[in-house]
Amino acid sequence: MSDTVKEIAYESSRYNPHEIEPKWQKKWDESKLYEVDLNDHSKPKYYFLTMYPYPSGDLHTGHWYAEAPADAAARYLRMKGFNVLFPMGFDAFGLPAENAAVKAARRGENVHPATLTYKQIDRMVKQFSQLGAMFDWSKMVVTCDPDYYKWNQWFFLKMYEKGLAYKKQSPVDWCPSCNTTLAREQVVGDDRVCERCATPVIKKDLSQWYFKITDYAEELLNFDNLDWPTRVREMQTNWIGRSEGAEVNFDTKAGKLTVFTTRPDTLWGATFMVLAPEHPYVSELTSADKQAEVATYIEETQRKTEIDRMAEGKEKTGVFIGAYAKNPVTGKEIPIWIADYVLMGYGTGAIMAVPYGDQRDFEFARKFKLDIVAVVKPDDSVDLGALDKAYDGPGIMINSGPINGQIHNGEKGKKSPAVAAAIDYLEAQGIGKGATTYRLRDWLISRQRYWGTPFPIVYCDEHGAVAVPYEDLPVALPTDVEFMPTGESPLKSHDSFLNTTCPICGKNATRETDTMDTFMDSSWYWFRYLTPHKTDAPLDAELAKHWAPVDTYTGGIEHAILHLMYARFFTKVIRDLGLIDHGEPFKRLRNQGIILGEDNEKMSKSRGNVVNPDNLVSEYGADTVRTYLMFIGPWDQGGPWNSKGIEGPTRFLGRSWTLITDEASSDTPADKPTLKELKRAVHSAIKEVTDDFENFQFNTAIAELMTLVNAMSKSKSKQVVETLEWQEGLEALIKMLAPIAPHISEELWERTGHTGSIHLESWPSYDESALVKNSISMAIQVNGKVRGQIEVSIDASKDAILEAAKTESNVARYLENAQIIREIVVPGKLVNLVIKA
RNA sequence: GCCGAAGUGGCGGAACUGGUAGACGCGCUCGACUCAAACUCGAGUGGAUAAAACCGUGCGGGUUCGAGUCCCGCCUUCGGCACCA
Repeated sequence: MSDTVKEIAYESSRYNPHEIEPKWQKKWDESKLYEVDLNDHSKPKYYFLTMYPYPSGDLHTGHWYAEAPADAAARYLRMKGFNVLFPMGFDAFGLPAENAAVKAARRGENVHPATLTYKQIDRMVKQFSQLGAMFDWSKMVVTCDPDYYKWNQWFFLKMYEKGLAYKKQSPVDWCPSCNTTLAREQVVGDDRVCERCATPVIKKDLSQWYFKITDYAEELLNFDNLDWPTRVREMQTNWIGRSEGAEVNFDTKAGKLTVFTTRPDTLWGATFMVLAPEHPYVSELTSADKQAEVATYIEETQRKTEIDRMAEGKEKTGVFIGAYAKNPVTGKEIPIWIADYVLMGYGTGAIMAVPYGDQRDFEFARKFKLDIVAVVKPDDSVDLGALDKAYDGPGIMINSGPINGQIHNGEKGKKSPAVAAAIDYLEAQGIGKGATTYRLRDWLISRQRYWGTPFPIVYCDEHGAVAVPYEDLPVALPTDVEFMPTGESPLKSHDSFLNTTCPICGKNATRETDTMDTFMDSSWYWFRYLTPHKTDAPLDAELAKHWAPVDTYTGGIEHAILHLMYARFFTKVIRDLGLIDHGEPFKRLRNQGIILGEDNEKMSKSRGNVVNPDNLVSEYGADTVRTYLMFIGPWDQGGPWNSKGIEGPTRFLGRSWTLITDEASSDTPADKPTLKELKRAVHSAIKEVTDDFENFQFNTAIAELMTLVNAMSKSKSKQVVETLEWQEGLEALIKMLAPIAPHISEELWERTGHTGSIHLESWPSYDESALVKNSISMAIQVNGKVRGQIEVSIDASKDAILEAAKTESNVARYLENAQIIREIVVPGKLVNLVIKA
């Protein structure tokens, strides 16, 4: 704060956002106000990242809801003294642009996805400028640019060399509408639909490229030192699905058959085995007389989709394959069955069935009349002979040879003494070992589409899949392609792309025509913002060391598993390639909710409930729209748009404007108590607003600023505005408004006689001593109910407070003919008198 | 079924480590300005009541001088996972 009162040239003009917003956007642009010098180490760095959008060509209210508060938070940090990097770019590969091209092809027109995408990017950059955000566009990243996707290919080759990228044939999820395979993560919901178009997926047996994310399963479960919402951590943890247990080997005539179990302690109760119908041992083990029956069952299973299986409920089906395995601890021969409730993709695709302890095995045993042996005794009151369902609770091991008498305490893995004892026994006997499995599958990255990163792989008759040499990168996506009305990738019919030579032998070879999942692009893009045009490496090690990891990352919850898990995986891979020395990309994560239409439904053209931000800006101005979006409620909750609700922030900015630009009319003297109260209000607001910004509570920050404006309006007079206290209040108010409403605050800053941008000012700090009130109001309770209020000085003694409390007229009524048995004084808050009548 | 989050006025939502429930805003009511309306400004606004007593944070208990907040048992909504061995 300056120590002289500035002359304000009052002029009675109304707040007109349409005049001031374009004016300041232009000035900021010209002065490169938001361009960040990445090599400026004079201030601590802060990397504030918000998820880059797909260039749909139209900035909608959801983008505003995501970006405006993120911008405010980044601006706040800049005023707090950080060198803040707040970049923006475009997730430019993907289906919408390609589908538009295919659609055009059906009409006989030629619309190239690249042309369309870049046009839409131009339009969105312009729309973004309306928002008044401090994006540093000099660092923009566009993922469909060969400069960018070249490095996707580079990373792919590095991973291929390390065995982290591999190709395998297996049943995969296929979206018939998007005409491509999907990663497991992109198949969602009970009805297994495509994440982007909600079409039910089908299974196809295809040879596809994968990233070995499962190698990092254990590390991905570790969220130590990450300030992430529990919800997201929970979702990823569920998805990875860690199970601790043991692998046990059973002897069969086809050789050793390994099963995974979380309950090795119940091995003595394993009375049969079940294999997945696809298990490789099935053909070998099936006896001659069972061949036909087994073949039929396998065929039925294959024909059934997952939805069919679900629709049939959980009624167990299966067939005995005419073979036996030896239970390694009891020595008994137990029958081997196949059933579709055992999945080939999990564990070893084979289970030991313990009908006593597992509900599925129990149902199977009941249906097919198989033995049930009790192995855990819960307590004396349970009749083991009269089971109607499996028992998986705690108890004492029985009928279990060497582990008889061990306690199963109901905990998972080795936390249960019985499980630990069983694993020890298996390992000592050499028949099994402790093991952990994960539900997580490897990331399928092949897509049968055009508009994505080509794989740097060629197929040679002699050498198989061969990596394209690094010096030949990028493998450019050809632009002279014809889109098939069928939706099939044009790469398949593009001769000069398809036909090439083998890098090893020089003979004719063909290129891989699939392209990479676009989640590849977003798995490392934040590094590229640091050096978007670097030609010799994907990232700059020096800059990455200084700027990464990202300090705060914001975006929608819909990426909780997909993008955020892939990005974590990729960061660990890049670390293991030796390019960086950290393994987590985003230190702090905050998710915004979804902004809904006024009818509380998702905004969609078909519902007709879309709120268009361009219209809002032309009606209210960007600052008001920003303020309202932040004021609407907690950011992570989202909620419905309310066209009446925006009136609140509209009036608030209008009142702030008049408070500062209108000459005072009242004549109240600027006496000491008034000024002290004014100062208290200002400093209290600074404290609260600061805390709220730290905690991403934009709604309450704005409420505090409204309170401050109301308080200042009340105390405003010709005399008061002449004081330093008033000026300090005005400056603090404008500064605190700056991150939220950057245009009006810049204008008010100028009009109050300041030079230079408010956005280069530092955040106000508060004085603890200014927060102290002279006197405080205390509630007087009698038996916990408020019966009166007293006003006492801040330093009043406990006795004085009690004296005042008891003589308060309404309180005194209650005290008549009553005995006070307890007196509780909470300083600054209340007095509670406990009486007995 | 397992795991997680949340239930507060007519509405969006506040409430720090248990301490005056409903900040701030919308809406509504009354008033001023205006020929009138809009804007703006001022006053009021949880319910019930003439007023006090009283009733109020999903429901039922409990702990405490005092519970939206802590404990036990439920209900509802939302999200994730699920024939995962």
